Amino acid sequence: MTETRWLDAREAHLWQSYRASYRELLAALETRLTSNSGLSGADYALLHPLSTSDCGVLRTRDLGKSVGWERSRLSHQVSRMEKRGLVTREECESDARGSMVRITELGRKAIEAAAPDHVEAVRSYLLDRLTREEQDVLTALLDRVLDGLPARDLCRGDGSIPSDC
Amino acid sequence: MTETRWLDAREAHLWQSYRASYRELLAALETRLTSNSGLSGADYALLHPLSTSDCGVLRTRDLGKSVGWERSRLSHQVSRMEKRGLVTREECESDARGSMVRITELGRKAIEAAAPDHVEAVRSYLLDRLTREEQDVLTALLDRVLDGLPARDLCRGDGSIPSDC
DNA sequence: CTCAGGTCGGTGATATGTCAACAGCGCCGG
DNA sequence: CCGGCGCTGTTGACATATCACCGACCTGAG
Repeated sequence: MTETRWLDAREAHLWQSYRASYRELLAALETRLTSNSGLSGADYALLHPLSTSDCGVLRTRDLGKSVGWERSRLSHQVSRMEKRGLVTREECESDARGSMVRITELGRKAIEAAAPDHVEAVRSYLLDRLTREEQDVLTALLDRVLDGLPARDLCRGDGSIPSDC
Repeated sequence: MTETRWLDAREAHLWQSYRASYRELLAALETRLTSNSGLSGADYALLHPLSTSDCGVLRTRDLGKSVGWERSRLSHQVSRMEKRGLVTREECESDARGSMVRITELGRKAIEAAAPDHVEAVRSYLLDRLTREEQDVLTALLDRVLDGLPARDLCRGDGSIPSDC
């Protein structure tokens, strides 16, 4: 047991900025998305991979992987969206344990209406604030942090389906 | 109205990494903190500024500024912590509208027990993954993003009280 | 075959966050 | 002095997230 090495001002600043920038960015995006389209960030997060998949259908497990959520959270969210007519559930033919989630016409219209402004918001709040080189640096640093984290129960996104925008 | 400029693979990667790294980092820290000390991240976030303030007391408004939370969330969280004996509420002498939050002995012991490992976790998951120069680059980039975001209702932390560690 | 152990998805209870509304108080112009 | 307006904090209803658990199913060893 050695003495604890507390964070100095420089280190605390990084930690503080990391959390504040994420919190504020997400809050700004969520506010804008909801007021423009009536979709929550969670709605959008699920509708996006669905809308870009082959027939607008994904197995629940794969949908979960693409957004990095726990299964129960995903199930609850799908139930709420089902109630609002954005998606429907179907049985999985190849594996009777599984279930499929299909985007409805209403859901497709909703995300197609919401997407342009949402992408524009991500650009103006994040991408446009950085040069191309800075974007690449930031990506590399964040990926390095991500790689060092312990894996959780759920499956981390495998990158096969970009999970937003 | 021009054509929407969708995100290309490089841009989507940044956006994806930004959210995934934050989500996974916070999840890892929260799990470790809770299993080691029984404190949630929210508990810790409030106990820290309290424990480092003059007499273990802060006005609710200032506590809110230091963590960047909305007033109602703060009030609910304080109520829960009060119920568990981590803090107490007091009246504010200088302004009868206000209220003060004071850390109890139990609360102080709890955060003092939790802090060393939590700081170590932040180091091993975030700081130690980057060189000193990379840390400074990351801080600068995140701060630039933060500065470009629209201000919200609540007060953004003014930096006078580092909000964690 | 058959059973053990893992996977998959869903459920209800609980914890937490958000929203709208309110009450009490300070500040300041008239 | 007082009346409007903004600030402060709380509350209850609601939305969302998490947790423990279950039931159904798949898979493979024996």
